[in-house]
Amino acid sequence: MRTPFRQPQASVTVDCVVFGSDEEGLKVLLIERGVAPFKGAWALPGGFVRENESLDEAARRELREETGATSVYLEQLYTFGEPLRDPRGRVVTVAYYALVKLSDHRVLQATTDARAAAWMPIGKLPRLAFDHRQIFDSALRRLQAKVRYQPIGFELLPRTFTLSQLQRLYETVLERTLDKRNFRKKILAMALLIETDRMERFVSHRAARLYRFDQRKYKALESKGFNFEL
Amino acid sequence: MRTPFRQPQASVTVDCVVFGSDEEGLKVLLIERGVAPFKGAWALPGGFVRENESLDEAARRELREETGATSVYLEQLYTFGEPLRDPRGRVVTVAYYALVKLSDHRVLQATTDARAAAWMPIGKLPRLAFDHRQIFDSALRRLQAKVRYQPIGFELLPRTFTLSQLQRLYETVLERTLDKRNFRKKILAMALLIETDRMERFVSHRAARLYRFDQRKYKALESKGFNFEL
DNA sequence: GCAAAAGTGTTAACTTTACACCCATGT
DNA sequence: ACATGGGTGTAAAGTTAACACTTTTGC
Repeated sequence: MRTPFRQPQASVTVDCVVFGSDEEGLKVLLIERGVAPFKGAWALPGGFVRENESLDEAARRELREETGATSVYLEQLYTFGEPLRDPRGRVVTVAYYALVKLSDHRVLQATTDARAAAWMPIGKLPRLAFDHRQIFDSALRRLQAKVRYQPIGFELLPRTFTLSQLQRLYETVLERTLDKRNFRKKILAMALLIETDRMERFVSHRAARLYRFDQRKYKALESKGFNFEL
Repeated sequence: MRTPFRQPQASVTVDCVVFGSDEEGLKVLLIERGVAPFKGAWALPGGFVRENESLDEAARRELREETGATSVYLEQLYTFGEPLRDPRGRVVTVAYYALVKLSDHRVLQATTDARAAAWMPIGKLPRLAFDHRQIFDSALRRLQAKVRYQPIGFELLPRTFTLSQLQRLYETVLERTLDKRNFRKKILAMALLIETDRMERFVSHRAARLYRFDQRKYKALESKGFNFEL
């Protein structure tokens, strides 16, 4: 980066808390570090911001490199800058969190380049490098808060999904059970789900209707002041 | 700062959006720049993060230097890092927003050290240096969102205040009118205001009762899952 | 025919909104 | 005595929460 004037300097990194969801619950993508410091420890995917790159661009690039996923929900979370958070020197990290559709199998493929990568259930994470545990905790809190008033849950589901899948996702993220009838009533009342003519298949019980989230309609309503809530 | 390894370097600054409130409405503290770039333009108070200082410490130091205020509400907002946002080189800024009690006159005194400083009504800000307009806009949106579910409005009022003052503050921040009876009912129902035995004075109408916010009680309730809301 | 999850309405409790007049004080 | 803002209650509308049985499918 250009640093043509005398002021203290630091390195700037981005770290991404990448959430995915499958039948087993919420997971986060971790990378096993191949080099010191914290060699062999698990860490959040991330890396240094390059000279001519914005922070968002850096986060998106890291995400693409680590997961192969290109169109994911990505949002800046918080910036961590304790002087001693990295033993190599002063490193300020801008943390992001991302939501990816684990159902897009592309996501997992690219993660096995050289380093080990794994989707870990958020309930039993290993010890993490640097202050990454703290970063993860912030991200989870943010996700739990945001899911209640922004329709970001859909970013974790396949393009079409059943109402029960959607409800289970909310129950997982919010860590509480929801009433089936009330949940359906409320979510359908928003009229933001498009009922497809397709049904679940290969299930050994009554097949559920598949729905799609109506992004266009949401954008339109949102700009008119509509507020998605729970 | 220590930078003992080969990676791109940047300078890191903190910039603070300092809100205050008086009879005229919401104001923000601006500083007139004495040096290039943007010499003579108005800017948010801020400065470089020092070698052994965390981001929060840097923000608090800047705030103290610019306003003299020490115990203010301070929260990290967002980090801005477009490669060209500062013509001097790569400068990543971690933005904070702060709420100060303008009624504590100490606040204004210290602002007149060498540079011009002014509390400007948020409705008619001058053109700002760098990307500070964008930073201000983010801060205002955050304040408007947060004031609805966290009792931060009290940080802008004197220690004791009337219910009408509180209501006016909310009306100013949220940019809409509120019903007097409903507002009082709701805020008193939370039982977070302590009714003092003191009344307003020197007013040419019936004197209003003064209240204090019960910070202790709020902390206690909050940790039990209580949610302050509007 | 049984196990498993899908789908469907009603009622009571609670919350929110709308609304108007008398009271205390200073000039 | 008047102007100014302080202080107070109720009812209707809307929202949330609690709750149980029938349907469809695969095995």
